[in-house]
Amino acid sequence: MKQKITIKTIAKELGVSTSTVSKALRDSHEISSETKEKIQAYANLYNYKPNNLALQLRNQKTKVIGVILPKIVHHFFSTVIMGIEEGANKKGYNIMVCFSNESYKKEVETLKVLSNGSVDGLIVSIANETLENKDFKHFVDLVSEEIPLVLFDRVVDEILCDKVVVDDVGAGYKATKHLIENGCKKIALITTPNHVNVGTLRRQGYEKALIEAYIKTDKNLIVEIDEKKDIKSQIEKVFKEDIDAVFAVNEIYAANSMRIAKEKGLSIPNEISIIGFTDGLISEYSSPSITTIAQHGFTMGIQAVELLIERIENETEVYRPKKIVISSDLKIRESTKFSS
Amino acid sequence: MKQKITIKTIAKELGVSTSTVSKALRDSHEISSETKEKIQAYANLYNYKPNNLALQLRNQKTKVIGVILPKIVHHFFSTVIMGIEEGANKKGYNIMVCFSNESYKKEVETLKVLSNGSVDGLIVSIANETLENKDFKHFVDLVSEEIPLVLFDRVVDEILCDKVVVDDVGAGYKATKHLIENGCKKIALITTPNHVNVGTLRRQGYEKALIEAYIKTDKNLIVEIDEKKDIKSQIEKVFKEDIDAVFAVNEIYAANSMRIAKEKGLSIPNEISIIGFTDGLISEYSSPSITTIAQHGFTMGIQAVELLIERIENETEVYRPKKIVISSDLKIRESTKFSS
DNA sequence: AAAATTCACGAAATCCGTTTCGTGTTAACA
DNA sequence: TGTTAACACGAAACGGATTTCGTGAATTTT
Repeated sequence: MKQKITIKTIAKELGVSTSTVSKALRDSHEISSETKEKIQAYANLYNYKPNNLALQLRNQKTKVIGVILPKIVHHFFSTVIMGIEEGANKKGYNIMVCFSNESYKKEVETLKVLSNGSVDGLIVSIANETLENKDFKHFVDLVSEEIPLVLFDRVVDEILCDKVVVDDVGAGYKATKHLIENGCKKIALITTPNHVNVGTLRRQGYEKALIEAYIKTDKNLIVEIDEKKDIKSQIEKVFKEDIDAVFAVNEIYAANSMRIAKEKGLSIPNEISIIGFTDGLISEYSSPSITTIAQHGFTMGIQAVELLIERIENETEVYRPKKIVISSDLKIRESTKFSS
Repeated sequence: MKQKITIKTIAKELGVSTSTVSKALRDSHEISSETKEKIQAYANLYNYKPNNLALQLRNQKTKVIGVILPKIVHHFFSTVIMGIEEGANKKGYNIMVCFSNESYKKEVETLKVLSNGSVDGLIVSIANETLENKDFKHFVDLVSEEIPLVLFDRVVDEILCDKVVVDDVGAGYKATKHLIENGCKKIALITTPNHVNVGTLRRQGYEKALIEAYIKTDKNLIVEIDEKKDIKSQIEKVFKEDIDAVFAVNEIYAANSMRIAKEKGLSIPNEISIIGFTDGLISEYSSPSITTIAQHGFTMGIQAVELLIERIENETEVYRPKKIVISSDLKIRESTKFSS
């Protein structure tokens, strides 16, 4: 990189002190307009830009927000990033994005690197492996260092910090109820293993809706997907049962279910209804298009970053962790019946 | 944020100088093992971490790579980010991600902010609006400041820097040829307006394949989508022509085409073949699944970041811009006939 | 015992910009 | 004319860590 022009260079070149240059560039009243003009002209000519690192060091703030996501090739997380970036930008912050790739080790390392002063605060969605381990020491340490932290979507009670979540129980309930209201009685649930809390919560909503409708929950209709194995064959098993609907806790599971239903020659939504989670492009463009729970990732991102910046900029306040719950909407499309 | 412990604190607390502390922590031979142990123990106890900003300022490098993308809710860009992040991490770099949202103004601003010393180099894919304007001054300035820059996917000749692109002409050719080989003769092209170079290049490939097969190109079969208007209705027009195949330059256009074909009761791929670009989830999970050109976003990301880090770390070399062309593959699925 | 090393550590510069405080000069006022 | 105030600018500290160079004391060598 070319040697950047600094305040020192300007000072030496124009025969003034660095303080004069600094003040002139910040248009201080202490400096005569003559000198100001001279300095500003010179700075302009040589395209002087103050060194950000120096400013950050002096101001003790970076105006950067660290974001750690489990993955990104995923519509929901992409939209959350968009929200975070937009919210951050509006307040003059930039974002530094890292991925844990669902790995505990990478999460710990990334957290360590970013908390070394590179960022003013962090927004994180916890990696699956960490949720399995139940080892949250790295987060707890972060909190005790009083580094502003906001968790979103995948959160745990063990970490005392601000949180932004979707109303997963409510969403699971909404989805299941929609199926029941349209005549479905034998509803399969394609979910994640128990350690992924969001899956568990959605399942609670599912069970609540069933209980309200006096339908017994049937364990044979519930599949916990192990992502290390082939997803489709795991889902296929439940199609051997007598079912008239599928509630999948994410888009991929829903798309796979639909494919299986089609292969079996089942008509959608007449013979079988399918409902997904995460309103992404797959749901929108598949045919029939898939009824889903829209998670409002963009809104979550905005909320998370606003919460974080609030924390960063108002340190004085007494710390009381906030939890924002984003309600999710049912987006009815072609894969479920709809008797209005 | 809690006041972080610094080398100064340790020095004062233990009654030594800051230089001694620094050396002790870096295990210098200059310091007696007694003192070292004492200092290291203290540092450990109070969880001392060197301040990154101070290091960055001193070392004149941030170990951060700036990434500016037009958008992210897009499978191709998501995979590129993954690649960049992985490649960067392997070399001890972090990435700072920003989005231009296809806006010229935002691109200029973001570029300005990031080039203030926050990053060691930049990886960018140019915004559509900038491509329309043909105003690349902000990039040219960057290059003349000798800030390492790698452009990918959407690149222009006006900017002299390293580039990573897909072989768009070849890909367009491959896709079209595949259709022709399987008996299609009246192939519609759903593309972007001319200013988006990738669209233009893919079109060249399309035309080349047609010429080779002695098929006249028919302007009525080519649609340039204006993304500000409704996409579907623009595509619908070409279905009024007599066509037996559609080549769409991205996944969304392909998915829309398929939907229209289905609505018109056309059987895919018997009556009409559809081929897309960008091998994302939509193509994979739609039914029938869509034959596409796989762009290898991950590979592009890796290549781009390796090129950039090479530039950053070997400044001494004479600067000769490199251009890496990534070949793309045809991924044959159900939406096209395939007579092997 | 005198000279030469080695040892263990501290002072100060450096990276770059901001800011407080002080100072010499000039202008205004009594 | 003497005093005060305004003006325009510079010196130095600060933020945090690294590193070169220097120094006093202890140890070794001659």
